[in-house]
Amino acid sequence: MNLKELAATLNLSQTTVSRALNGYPEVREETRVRVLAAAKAAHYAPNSRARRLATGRAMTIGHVIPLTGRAEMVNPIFADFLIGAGEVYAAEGYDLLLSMVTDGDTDKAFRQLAANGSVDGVMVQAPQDNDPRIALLKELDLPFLVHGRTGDAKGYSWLDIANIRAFRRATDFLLDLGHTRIALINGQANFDFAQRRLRGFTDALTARGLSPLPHLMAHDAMTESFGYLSAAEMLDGPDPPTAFLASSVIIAIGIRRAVADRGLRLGRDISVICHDDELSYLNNDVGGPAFTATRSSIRAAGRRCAELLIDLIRDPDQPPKQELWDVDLTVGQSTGPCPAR
Amino acid sequence: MNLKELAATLNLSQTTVSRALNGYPEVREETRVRVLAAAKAAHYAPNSRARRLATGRAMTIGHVIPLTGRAEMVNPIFADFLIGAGEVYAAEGYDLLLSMVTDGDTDKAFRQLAANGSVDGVMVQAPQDNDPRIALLKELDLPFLVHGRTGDAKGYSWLDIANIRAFRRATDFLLDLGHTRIALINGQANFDFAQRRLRGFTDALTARGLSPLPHLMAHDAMTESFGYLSAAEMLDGPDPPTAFLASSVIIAIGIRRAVADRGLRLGRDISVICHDDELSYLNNDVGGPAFTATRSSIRAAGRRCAELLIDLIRDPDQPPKQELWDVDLTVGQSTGPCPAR
DNA sequence: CCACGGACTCAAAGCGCTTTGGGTTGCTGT
DNA sequence: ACAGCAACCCAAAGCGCTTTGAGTCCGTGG
Repeated sequence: MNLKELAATLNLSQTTVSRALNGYPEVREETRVRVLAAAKAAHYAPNSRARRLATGRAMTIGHVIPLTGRAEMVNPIFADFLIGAGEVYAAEGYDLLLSMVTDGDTDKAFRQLAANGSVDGVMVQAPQDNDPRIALLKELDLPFLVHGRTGDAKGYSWLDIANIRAFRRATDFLLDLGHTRIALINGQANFDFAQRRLRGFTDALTARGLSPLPHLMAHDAMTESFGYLSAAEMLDGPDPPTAFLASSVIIAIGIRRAVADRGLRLGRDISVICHDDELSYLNNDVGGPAFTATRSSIRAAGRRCAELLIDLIRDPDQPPKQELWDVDLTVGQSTGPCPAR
Repeated sequence: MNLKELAATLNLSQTTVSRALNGYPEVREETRVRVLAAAKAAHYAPNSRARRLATGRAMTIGHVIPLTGRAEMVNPIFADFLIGAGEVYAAEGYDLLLSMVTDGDTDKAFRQLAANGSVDGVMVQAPQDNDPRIALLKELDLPFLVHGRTGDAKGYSWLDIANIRAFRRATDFLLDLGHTRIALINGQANFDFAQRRLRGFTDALTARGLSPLPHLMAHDAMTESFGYLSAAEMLDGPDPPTAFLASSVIIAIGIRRAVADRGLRLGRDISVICHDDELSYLNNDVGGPAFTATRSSIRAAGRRCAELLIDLIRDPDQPPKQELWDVDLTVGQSTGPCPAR
């Protein structure tokens, strides 16, 4: 059933039927009701391919996921973000086009999306320092929104959390408990968020006349095994830490395993603070928060990013939108005073 | 730059240019080379909206994710599957349309997708018993592939793992170690995979003259906290288990936390076997597998499902394809003989 | 020398919508 | 009674591709 047939059964022109369906004013209310009823009865739905061609809008937003063999490993985070964004897209009538590309083809993928007009805008996640995607998307003149930020953070729209402040606070919290040998188990070093978190960590230490210990810092994709291995190595090495700062709950889970393996007790022998993205299947709140954590819902971020992007698509000529979210520190059971030696 | 303009600059007709670009035989090699060069120079890419309208194919595959407030919680699993499938889609030139729908609107979403022709086929994940989606998709005549299966498993295409066999083997393994009070912490009861796993568990017990203990069974969304809470309750209750069987690594992580909280040692005081989907950020193999586990890569399943679905789309009239994957049991450090009392 | 088939190429007809640029009606005010 | 104006409705022109059906040209066999 297409528009032509529907119009024929109604003895109306395609124009009128189209207008009735799309809520244009120049059609009598009575006619509109009749059209809507007929459309419903016939299970008519406008062909989206034709509609897109005619309107020139794709009504689709692209997410490009590079398959680096490492970065997609943070997929629980990527997934929660995606779900948040997807909720909003659905509500606003946008489709979500997910494109997996092997690393290095990211450029090509964006160029392709822009050239063949299959999306109206794209979401950029996890920017690295001076991420080339930003310059490229500006050049392609494709609306985009960055979750995170990089470089001078000017001239484009983004939403980010206050990573420096969050990690500074978390570090201060540990310092106040008397810890001085604090380990930082962070995300991959080239990601902007990891750099900011490192900075917050360092700032806090420096302010107390301490400096970060190189053997107590690690950077890598935020998997459980990375957390486990780094913690194990640090705990077994010389000058072991009494506290850990982790960039993700997943890392913290690995740390917890290493701690338990050694017969140590979390919150008593070893303290851990992590950043908690509030992943739905890793709820940190059951029976009181397990981990002391800086927290910020990645899903809520996804929702807000989607809103901002859609707004940008609807009115591309507005100045860049930028939003910085503050982060809570929730005290859980994984931290305690530095044990006396 | 569109086809018309490109044709004009080449002094050729649109037909010829289109044919040259799409590899049809009726164009001279010399001409084809000339066209390809010009297209490249002009950064020409055919408008996908127009192409889709003209060909009648969407070159898009749909994944519909119901937002039940619970089911999407298994999103780490969903995400790995998605990435696997997405790799194949990309390689085969298909787009991936991700549609989040609030629960109860799943029907509407599928009908919509079918009616407006925005996808050529859909992937169905995590079927429940007699899942209504299957009947609906048959009715809509939309090619689909089910990851998992349900009902009589006839008349449609699916790929599944041998859940019954896997869980029977895992249970036998624990029984052989002398465990008799074995707890099962499973996924939501209405999912087919959970039912099969329960059956494998029960079968193994029954074969040895035992029967499952109601207070040692739990069903729910497979989150860390669910694992933690159920294990905690069972361990603190009367007749505590000496071993756990968990439907997911994520659950097992929760169990491990409960075990550690009580000062017990995994593999010595308490044994745990879980099903491991080989999630990339929860690698179970670092330093020898942490958990004894039945394992099967969900990402590989995603890849294979995508292949099957694309094949089905290309030739919709073939008989249903069905594939059953066997599952390995890897022995790790989380199991040991039942401690004497 | 002519008919014929293969090798190329083209104009034009869709694909199913939206949107432009008019027409008709039927009232109103003068 | 007539211009003027809403209020409706329509035919037709795109949107940018693919594909059909129809040439044109050239070399070959009869």
